[in-house]
Amino acid sequence: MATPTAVRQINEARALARLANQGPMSRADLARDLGLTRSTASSIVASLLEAGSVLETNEPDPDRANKTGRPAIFLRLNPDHAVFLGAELGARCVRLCALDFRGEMRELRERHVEISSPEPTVMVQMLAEMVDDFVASLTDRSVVRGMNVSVPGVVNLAGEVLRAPPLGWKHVPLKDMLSDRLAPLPVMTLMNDADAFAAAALEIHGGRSLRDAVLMLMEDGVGGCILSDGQILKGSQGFAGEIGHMPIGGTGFCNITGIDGAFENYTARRAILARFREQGGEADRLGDFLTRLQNGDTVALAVVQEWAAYLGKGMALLTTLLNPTSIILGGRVSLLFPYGQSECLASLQRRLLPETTLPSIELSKIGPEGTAIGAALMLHNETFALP
Amino acid sequence: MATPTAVRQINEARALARLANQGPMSRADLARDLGLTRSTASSIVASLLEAGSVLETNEPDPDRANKTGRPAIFLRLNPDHAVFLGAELGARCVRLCALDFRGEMRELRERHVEISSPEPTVMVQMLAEMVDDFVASLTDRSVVRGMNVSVPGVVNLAGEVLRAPPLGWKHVPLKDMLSDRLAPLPVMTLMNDADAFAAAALEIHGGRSLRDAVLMLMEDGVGGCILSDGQILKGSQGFAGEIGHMPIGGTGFCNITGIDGAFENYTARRAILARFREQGGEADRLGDFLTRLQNGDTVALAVVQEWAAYLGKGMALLTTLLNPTSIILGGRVSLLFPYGQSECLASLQRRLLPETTLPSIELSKIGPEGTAIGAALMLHNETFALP
DNA sequence: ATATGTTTGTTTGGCAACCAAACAAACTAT
DNA sequence: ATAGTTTGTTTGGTTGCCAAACAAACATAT
Repeated sequence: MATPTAVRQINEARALARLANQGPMSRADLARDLGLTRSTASSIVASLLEAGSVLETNEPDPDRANKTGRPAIFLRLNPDHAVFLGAELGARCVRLCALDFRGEMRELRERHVEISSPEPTVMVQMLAEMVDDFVASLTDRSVVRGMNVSVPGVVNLAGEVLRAPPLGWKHVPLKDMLSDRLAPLPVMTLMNDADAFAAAALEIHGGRSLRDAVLMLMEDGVGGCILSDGQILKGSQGFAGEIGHMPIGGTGFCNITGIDGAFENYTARRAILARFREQGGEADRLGDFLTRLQNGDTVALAVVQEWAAYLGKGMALLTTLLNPTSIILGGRVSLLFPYGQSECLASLQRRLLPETTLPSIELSKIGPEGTAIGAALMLHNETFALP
Repeated sequence: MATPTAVRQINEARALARLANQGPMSRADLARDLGLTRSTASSIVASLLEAGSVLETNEPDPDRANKTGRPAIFLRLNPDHAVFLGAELGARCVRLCALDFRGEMRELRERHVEISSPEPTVMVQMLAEMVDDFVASLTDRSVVRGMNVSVPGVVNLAGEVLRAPPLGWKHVPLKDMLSDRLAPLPVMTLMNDADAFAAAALEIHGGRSLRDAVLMLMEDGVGGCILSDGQILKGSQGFAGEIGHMPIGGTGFCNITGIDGAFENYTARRAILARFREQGGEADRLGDFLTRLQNGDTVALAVVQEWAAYLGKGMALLTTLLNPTSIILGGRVSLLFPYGQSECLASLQRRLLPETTLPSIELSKIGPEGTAIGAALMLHNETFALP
């Protein structure tokens, strides 16, 4: 609602956000940054100190050369004030990540999945045991704020996995299953793995200043996440951003999802390998293909050129519709990009109006653990957003 | 900032928005709706009455059957408190629309453009004269809040027309030109015609409850507007939503923008007519083509089927990326839709995952004047949005 | 006709949050 | 030592909201 106490809530949130983004600072700094008086800032800081979310430091001002006046008392976030969990349920392994109140990683655990197409109940049990173990290691388990969970597939807003081909799942009410098993620990959001990965990648590639971007997570399939004005595009049911399923014409090099000519049927791992074999090449895994590339295999190079051309076509579609500042490539298949960069850019550019400035195309600097980290980061970022 | 007076600002805005959306109501109604006490509501209403944005009505409660208690004093927006202008600069005519404070249309004026590829200065002068005329007819010209202007082309966030093929314009600093000529009347936003049309169409097709939708404005080219979570997608430079320029493969039936296989090269007016002539048909204008269709011309029917298939392909792309609840078709070419509906839906559906629920496809109920109305509506809606 | 009940709108007193200004504290520079 | 500067606190005043009491304007029952 709109009440005087709401003003205080907002100002406390703004103060916390400043401390999170800009590191330790004094009450007077906060007052200047937030446009409040020092007295008000003091009052707000008093509340935060009492709540335990902020601490006074004894460390002296690092650059207090030529500074007159009374020295400031620096304030910083209390790292132990909260823990945010993020998890990834993948076909090969289950990962659990824990961030502290500052967003620093505290823990990253991983368990391999032995069977293919594991039952949902088995995966829930695996993750739940990892969570139980971690929580048991905490001195105060009440600081755990909750957990976000990602799966490689299509998830609706109600927390149901509609389809997750790598896991062989269809119509699994995963959020409810996890909530029941892990109660009272709240399972906050069930999300697509690409969205989670994007949260981690974006944190590195510009953070909050990056407001319009597209991320592609290229593995067995191609996942996507569209960032528009700083927000992840969800769509009416939560299915937006399924870049891999875009129909871009033709029939594709393989058929992953059942949609003829879907983007991922040209650009995902299986598509590359299928095309390479079709041309007489031999490679069972992406690593094999990469080795051939590095050795200058002409067939492999030709296949990469094709791959890059289709990648550029998809990028042209995204650029036309969304006008992003950057397109960020993640996942193992993105390692092919340096070999096809010029072809990709040419393919992209000839499909755009000359007036359009090209988006910058960047390779994500984060590895496979990014998905679990991103899931946790989204929880962290939410608590520092304005109410 | 976040100050106690900000609370009052927000609550006044909320009260105005309620009165705008739900019509006349009492102070007590407002208090209940906004979650405030009657005393606070009274205080807010007193401010609004003094500002002149709200009036007390003498009209009795329309359905005061079986109602006990003291009768309410109904409040309503003062229609004369403000005027919002919207303009359309088109290749065939210039339109000016004026809305009152309630959003009701007060005036819609139109002047034909005789020359093709008119100079920007000529168009600015035409519009400025129309605005001057209208403002002169007002008893109090200080109520004019400003004007939004739309052009058929690509506009950046700084208010420059980068290209407007129907007008033959490139790199015109139109917003500054208009601001200079019309000062002190503020020219607020320069926008794409599809965005303006979308504002008017959305008002009819669900209003604020429609939060994820795509609008196609199909005329000589195909313009687009993407609504995501209630907001128009702008992109980093304001170029997002250029649906007509999406490269969907192939070479197209004609080449409007210079992009091979762009969506509008299959689906815009010129594409339809070019394809029809290529197949031996004769039609110079869309009206001719429609007549043939109504008479059961088999060539025309076949061409519409092709058109519909490509339309469906574009819709599949949009649905995959954006997951909208509706796709709204506007512009004269959308009149073809009934003849190709089943083909379009089939083309759409076979390119989507079976889990996806199809967006509802609707024909816009608004005519060519929608663009000017929408431009004004966007100004109106902004003033009723929360600060 | 009178009394009772209900709903509206206003008034009064109190609380929370902010600001402005004065003040005390803790330092640097001369 | 003294003056100057910056920090953090205290005090008094304003604004906006709420809770509760009250007055006004009706309908209905007796």
